[in-house]
Amino acid sequence: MSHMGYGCLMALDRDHVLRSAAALLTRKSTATMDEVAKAAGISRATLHRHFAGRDALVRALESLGIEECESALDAARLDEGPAGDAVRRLVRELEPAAGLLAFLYGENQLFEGESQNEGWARLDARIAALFRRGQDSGEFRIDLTPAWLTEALYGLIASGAWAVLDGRVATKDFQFMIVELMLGGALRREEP
Amino acid sequence: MSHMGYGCLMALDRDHVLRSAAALLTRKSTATMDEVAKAAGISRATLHRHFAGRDALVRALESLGIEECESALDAARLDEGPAGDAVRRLVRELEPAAGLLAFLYGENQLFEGESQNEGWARLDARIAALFRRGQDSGEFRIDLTPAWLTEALYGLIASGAWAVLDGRVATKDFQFMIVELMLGGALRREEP
DNA sequence: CCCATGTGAGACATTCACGTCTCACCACGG
DNA sequence: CCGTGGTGAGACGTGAATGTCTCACATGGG
Repeated sequence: MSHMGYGCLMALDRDHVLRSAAALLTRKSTATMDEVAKAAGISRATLHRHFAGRDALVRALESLGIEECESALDAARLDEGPAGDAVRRLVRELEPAAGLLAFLYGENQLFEGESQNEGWARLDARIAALFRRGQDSGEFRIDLTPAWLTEALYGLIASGAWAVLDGRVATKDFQFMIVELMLGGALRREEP
Repeated sequence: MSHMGYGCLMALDRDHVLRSAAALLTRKSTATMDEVAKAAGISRATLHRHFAGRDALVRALESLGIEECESALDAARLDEGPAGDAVRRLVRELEPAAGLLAFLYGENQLFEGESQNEGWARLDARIAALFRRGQDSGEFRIDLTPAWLTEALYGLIASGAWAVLDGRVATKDFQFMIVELMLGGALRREEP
C-alpha cells in the first residue's frame, strides 16, 4: 500500500526545495517560480504540488525562518551567564540562517499585515528580553532601547549576510564583525 | 518664444515628483507607476513624460540619493576634527535622506550590474576613508575593517529608517541610536 | 481672440509571471 | 506483466503592470 500520503521522500524533497528557494531568494528576492524550481532541480509543476503558489512558498519560508531562529535562540541559552556572552552565542547560532533572515527582513518591510507577526513578535520579545537583562545587570548601557538593539541586530545580520554574498566581508569574519560592532562599537576601548 | 525646453515649472515638478516617489517607495518598494503618479498628484501620462519608464524613475531616484549623500558628506566635513565627531555629523546630515537611502539599499541587493556603481563606489570610498582615518589616529579599533564599518553604517541607517516608519523608534532618537550604537556599541563603558 | 503647450483621462496592445491543466514517461510494487 | 503514483514538459487562459497612443480641456501668451 503506497498511499503513504506525506511519505518520507516528499518531506525530504519539500525541505530541500525550501532550502534551495531560501538560498536563491537571498540573492535575488524577485526570482520567478520557474527560477526557484530550476534552482531546486525540479519542474515548476512539482514546485506547485508542494506549494500552492508564491505566497504559500514565502509563508513556508517565513515559517522555516522562524523555526530556525527559535532553535537558534534555544541553543544560545539566552538566560545563562553574562548577557554579552549570550549575544555572542546568539549570533553564532544565527549565522546559518543569516541569508534566509536577510531575505525575510527585506520582505517584511513590504506586506504590512500578511506576515506571521505572532512568530516574529515572539522572537523580538525574547531578544529584547536578553538586552533588557543585560541592562538590568549593568552590563549594557541603558540609553539604547531594547527594541532598537533588537532591530539593529537584525539589520547588522542582514547587512553582514549581503556583504558576505557580495564578497565585501569574508565568511569567517561574519560573526566577529557583527558581534564586535554590536557590543563594542567602532571606538577603541581604553586599555583597562 | 515659449520653446523654453526645460522650463522652470518642469524642473520644479520633476523634483516634486521625485520626492513624492521617494517617500512612497520607501514605504512600499513595489508601488505601481499609477500609485507613484497619484502620490505625486499627477496623472500617469505626465509621470511618463518626466520619466520614460520605471527603470528611468528608479535610476533618477538613485541619482538623487547619490547627490544627497554627496552633499551630506560635504556638509559633514569628514576630514576635520576627531573621526568620531565626523561620524556624528555624517549621520546628522544623512538623516533627511535616510528613507530614500533605505529604499535604494534594499533595491541594490537586486540588480547586480545595472546600478550606478560609480557613484556608490565613490561614496563608499569616502566613508571608508573616514573610518580608516579614525583607525590611523588611534580613535577607532583596527580589528573591524573600514569596508564592514561602512556597510554596517548603511545597514543601521536603513534599519533606523524602517524602525522609525513602523513606530518602533521615535524620530527624535534616530541620530542618537545609530551614532551611539555605531561608535560605542551596546556594552556599558567603564567610567573613566 | 486664437493658438500653442502642458495636462488629465482613458483606451489599447504587450509583456510577463502566475495558476491550472493535460499528457507522456518512468519507477515501483503487486 | 501490468497498474499506480509521482514527475517533467509544455500548452493554455488570466490578471496585473507597463508603455504608447489619442483626445478633450484648460491656461497663458501673442
